[in-house]
Amino acid sequence: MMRKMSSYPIGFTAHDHAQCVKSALAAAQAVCANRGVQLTPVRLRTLEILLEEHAAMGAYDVLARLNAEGLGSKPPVAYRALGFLVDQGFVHRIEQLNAFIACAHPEDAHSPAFMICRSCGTVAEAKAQSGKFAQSAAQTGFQIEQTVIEAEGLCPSCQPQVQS
Amino acid sequence: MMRKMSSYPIGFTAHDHAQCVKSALAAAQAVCANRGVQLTPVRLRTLEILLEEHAAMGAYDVLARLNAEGLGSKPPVAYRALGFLVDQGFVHRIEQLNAFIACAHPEDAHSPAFMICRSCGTVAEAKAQSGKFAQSAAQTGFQIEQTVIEAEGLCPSCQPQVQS
DNA sequence: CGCATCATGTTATGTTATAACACACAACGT
DNA sequence: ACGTTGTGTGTTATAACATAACATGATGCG
Ligand SMILES: [Zn+2]
Ligand SMILES: [Zn+2]
Ligand SMILES: [Zn+2]
Ligand SMILES: [Zn+2]
Repeated sequence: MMRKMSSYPIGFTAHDHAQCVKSALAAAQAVCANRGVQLTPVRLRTLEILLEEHAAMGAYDVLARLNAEGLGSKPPVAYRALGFLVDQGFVHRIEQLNAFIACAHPEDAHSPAFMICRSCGTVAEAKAQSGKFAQSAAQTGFQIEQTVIEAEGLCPSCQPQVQS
Repeated sequence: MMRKMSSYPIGFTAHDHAQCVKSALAAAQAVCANRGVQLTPVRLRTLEILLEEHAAMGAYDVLARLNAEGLGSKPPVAYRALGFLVDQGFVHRIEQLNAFIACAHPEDAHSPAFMICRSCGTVAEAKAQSGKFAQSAAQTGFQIEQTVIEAEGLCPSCQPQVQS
């Protein structure tokens, strides 16, 4: 995971970062309380790291941060925390990058879709709308449980500028 | 990749397998000639293996087969051949499985969409139709170059039967 | 021939992910 | 208090996936 994993935009637009981290954490706390699952220190801190970074991070990148803070140094620690957060829907896994990113729309359940800039590494999350694919799957009798939708390309700021 | 990677259906329906392998190989030969690229023995055999298997295979599974036939024993051999075939569009990579599968629609260029049965491991390929996601991406100014669409779920034969 | 291009062979290593077992601790019924 | 169960953590070890880098051979061309 030697990418420049340190961007900021949610989507491709700026925003109040401190606020967005804080509210996402609060939301997660509430949801966990509701569901009767534990948002333990490692899990909480893992989520916080992903929210602060606001970019796709490899499991071992997360682990390095946890380790620096004395919260665990072995792969299973990171993978367990990430697995929990993914199960709860606070974090999504990005298959193309073997990486994880905090959910940008934690307010409601959804299946995510991502746009991944191959130049700057920025990842934007959209909610996936059910489309033709779901219909054709239903037609063939396939029962969809989970979908992965990831587009790779160039974000607005990384596209070659046209001459005026 | 310790799945039971030895299925048959293209999509979820039976078909004349020998014929489908033969025609796909012929098509690939023709395309390569057209493009002035070489379908070398390793590449050809790799494609043939994937076509025969007609299922998602890990790179090391393919490598094992190549090795058994004296066509190469080291990972780069398999990854290069697979890389070539993916570049040419004869094979697709399935991100969720870290696996490869021969294209089921080699006649024309397309971006694929997959349905992956979590019970039997069968993978069906559909052509991805451009949908709402592409539109919303265009709206935000993101320039899509490649898309990954993979659905996980239960294929028709693996769904629990309803009582009559 | 000298040189560039493409493909292959090989070594070594890097990166991602999980199995399996040991331990701590809280909740619960007896 | 005691054993039991469930859940989370700590740790070892290893599995599974992937590529960098360099050497060798074959082909085509000026
Ligand atoms: Zn989300
Ligand atoms: Zn960009
Ligand atoms: Zn295809
Ligand atoms: Zn099935």
